[in-house]
Amino acid sequence: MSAAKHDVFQAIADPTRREVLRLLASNELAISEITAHFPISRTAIAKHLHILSEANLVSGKKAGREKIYQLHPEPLTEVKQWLSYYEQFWDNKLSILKHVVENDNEDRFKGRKKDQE
Amino acid sequence: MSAAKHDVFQAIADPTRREVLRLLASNELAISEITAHFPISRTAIAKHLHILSEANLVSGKKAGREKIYQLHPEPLTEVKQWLSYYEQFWDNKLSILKHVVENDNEDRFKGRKKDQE
DNA sequence: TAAATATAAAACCATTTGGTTTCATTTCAA
DNA sequence: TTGAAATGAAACCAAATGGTTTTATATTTA
Repeated sequence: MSAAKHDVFQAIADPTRREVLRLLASNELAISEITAHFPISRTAIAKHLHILSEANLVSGKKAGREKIYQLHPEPLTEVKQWLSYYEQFWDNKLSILKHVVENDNEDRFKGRKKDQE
Repeated sequence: MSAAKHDVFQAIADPTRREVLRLLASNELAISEITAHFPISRTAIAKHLHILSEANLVSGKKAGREKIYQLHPEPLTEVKQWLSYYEQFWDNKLSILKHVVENDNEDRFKGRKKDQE
């Protein structure tokens, strides 16, 4: 499974691809149906779908002459996890505590110390 | 201010840039100090910092002959918000409830004509 | 069966990306 | 004060990106 050529961070970097994901969140759709929502060619959309598919964010099944694409949001958890590290910085209320408890309070208080051994 | 040329999704798409952010999460660092952690040139790192800076994820202040870069994680909230839409799909336990409460229960039930459960 | 629909695949293209090397400038330190 | 350190800036490069157009193939449908 899991084609690794395109990772999820790269897949969601493009705004068109993010819109495609949003469309598929409501409904599975054929390539042409997706294309109808954008000002670019069907071929371009097909390429975006291919990239999303390599990141395992969508999959396509053939149905007659159509190819129906479906959302698979699971790989987004990787982004969520990555992001969770930074939550300590913006939710100062409880996340600092959480961070301190989970890790060590050390790196919250050391300034810039020149060398990072 | 806020240069909009590079958005945050694009900024975090590159793994080197994600590592740079992680380094800066512990400490502010000069360009050379950052470079020491990577196999690529100082110039390449400087370009990555420029892109991160355009996304307002870092800022640099001159200190003598050094330029010290600092993390500004706030723009990551945009990613978090984008992602929150998809939480309804993976955490079915409480996120559906959360989604319903925060937004309206409307969009839970509107679109999905065909599939999905 | 013939025309229309839906997609696939390939060739092509301009721009962006992620690097490099080289040279200039500023600042620190011996 | 002279050299090393840190950065900036520019020129260059190969590969990837995000598009296009063209051609071919399979599937409906009139």
